[in-house]
Amino acid sequence: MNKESSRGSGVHGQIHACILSGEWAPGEKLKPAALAERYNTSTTVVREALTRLAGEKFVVMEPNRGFFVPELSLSELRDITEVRCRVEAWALELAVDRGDLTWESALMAAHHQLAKTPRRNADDPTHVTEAWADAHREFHRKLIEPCGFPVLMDLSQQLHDTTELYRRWAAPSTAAAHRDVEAEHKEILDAVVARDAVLAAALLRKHYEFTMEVVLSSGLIEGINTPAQSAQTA
Amino acid sequence: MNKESSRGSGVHGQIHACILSGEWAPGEKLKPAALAERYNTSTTVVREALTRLAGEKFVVMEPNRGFFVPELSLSELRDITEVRCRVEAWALELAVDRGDLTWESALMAAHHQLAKTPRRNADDPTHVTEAWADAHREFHRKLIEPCGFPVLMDLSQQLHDTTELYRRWAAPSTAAAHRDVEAEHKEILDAVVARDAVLAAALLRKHYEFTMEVVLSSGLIEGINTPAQSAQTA
DNA sequence: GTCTCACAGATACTACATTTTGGCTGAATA
DNA sequence: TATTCAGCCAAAATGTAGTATCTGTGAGAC
Repeated sequence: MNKESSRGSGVHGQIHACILSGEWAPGEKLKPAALAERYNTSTTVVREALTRLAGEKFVVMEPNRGFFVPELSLSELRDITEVRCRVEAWALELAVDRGDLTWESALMAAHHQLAKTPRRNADDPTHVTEAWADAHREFHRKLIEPCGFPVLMDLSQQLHDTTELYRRWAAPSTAAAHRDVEAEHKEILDAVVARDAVLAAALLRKHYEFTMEVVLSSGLIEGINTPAQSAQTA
Repeated sequence: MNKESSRGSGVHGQIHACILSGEWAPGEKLKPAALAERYNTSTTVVREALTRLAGEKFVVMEPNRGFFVPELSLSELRDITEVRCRVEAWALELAVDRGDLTWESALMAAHHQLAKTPRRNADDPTHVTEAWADAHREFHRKLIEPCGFPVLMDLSQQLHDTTELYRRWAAPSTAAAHRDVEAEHKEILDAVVARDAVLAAALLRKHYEFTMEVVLSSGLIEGINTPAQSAQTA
């Protein structure tokens, strides 16, 4: 939608999107030469984009070794989910307290957009569509928007992106089949419109924890991260 | 202490340290050419370091305009302080619950180090010493270390660094004169050793809010940020 | 079987070319 | 005469190409 102002920024955004969409597997090496050719640019602008992503903790940089898609780990997913629940519960309380009617309307619009966007594609039923992921991101962003803390919003977005990686790489599981995500979003929306912050926060937690359970039960993470390599980043 | 593994990483660390130590004023332009000469390297390396710092939200990047030391703003300081209080209160509860005797001992050591490090220098009484700032950082890091959430630790460090900028640029005020920072640290330490998480969190909040008050009452921020420029970053 | 060393491939860095920005000049207009 | 605006120019940011340095691997010697 919005044209990037410089080539470097453009590449940064594209690599970000490609990692989210599962273009490369966790742990995979991001080769500047290959990316430069792909985006019709030189290795330096790719390096710059990767370096910035490394600062955002969205790719891993190992000096003199290169850049890598982050590894997935059970414990990190648990940590992030818990932090998300806590942080967004607070943000949601503030939002419910401070948000006006305009926000309420915009939130309902965002929910409608999400509800009416096809979640899965016939071509690739194992992954959700780009459009749904975008709408999902936007709904959750809108949910806490009037909290009034830009810092909280940034953090929330960052955690959303990180967990998105896990969602992408979780294989469809039995738990996922028995889930009604749309109903969960609807419940949260209703609680917010009813201005019941406590209920909304509880439902949001349930929503996030359910997502985590689905990812964990898919068993894919163990397949990617061998249990042997428990090396800690000191 | 630890030698950086590549030139780029080294420059990254040095620029970070220089901004923290108040080398350049908030809003000031960071010129790659000047920095390249200073660190005996080329502009590309500097650009990469600045790009990474931009990803870490520690410098501001404006496409086609360059890099800048972040502006200081009252509202941001208030936001960050509130988020710090909330986040670290939680982390501290976890730490008090999970931390063992080894941690308790290490924390006491970190406090002793902090208490015995000269806070101000005779040469420059308006600013605290590098050594004290480092010890201060380490004490607060150690305080919440056993919380078990690397994500929380990272966030805490990032918020610490951002507020450090404000502390650096706050002129000495009457409020600062009447303050006994060492006593505040000692109280927090005592509460932690007594395993009183609620009291410790309350004292930590008081500690952070006092710092904010001192910065606000110094009046320097208004001097740097003219009230006229209330442009929002959309 | 282990160690050493050299070679291939990739990363980090430098120097240079291109593009953009922002201010300056000066003429046209009110 | 003051103001505005188009066009030009220097400075700075972005992007390219090529060199230097590092890492990991594999062959060969002990």
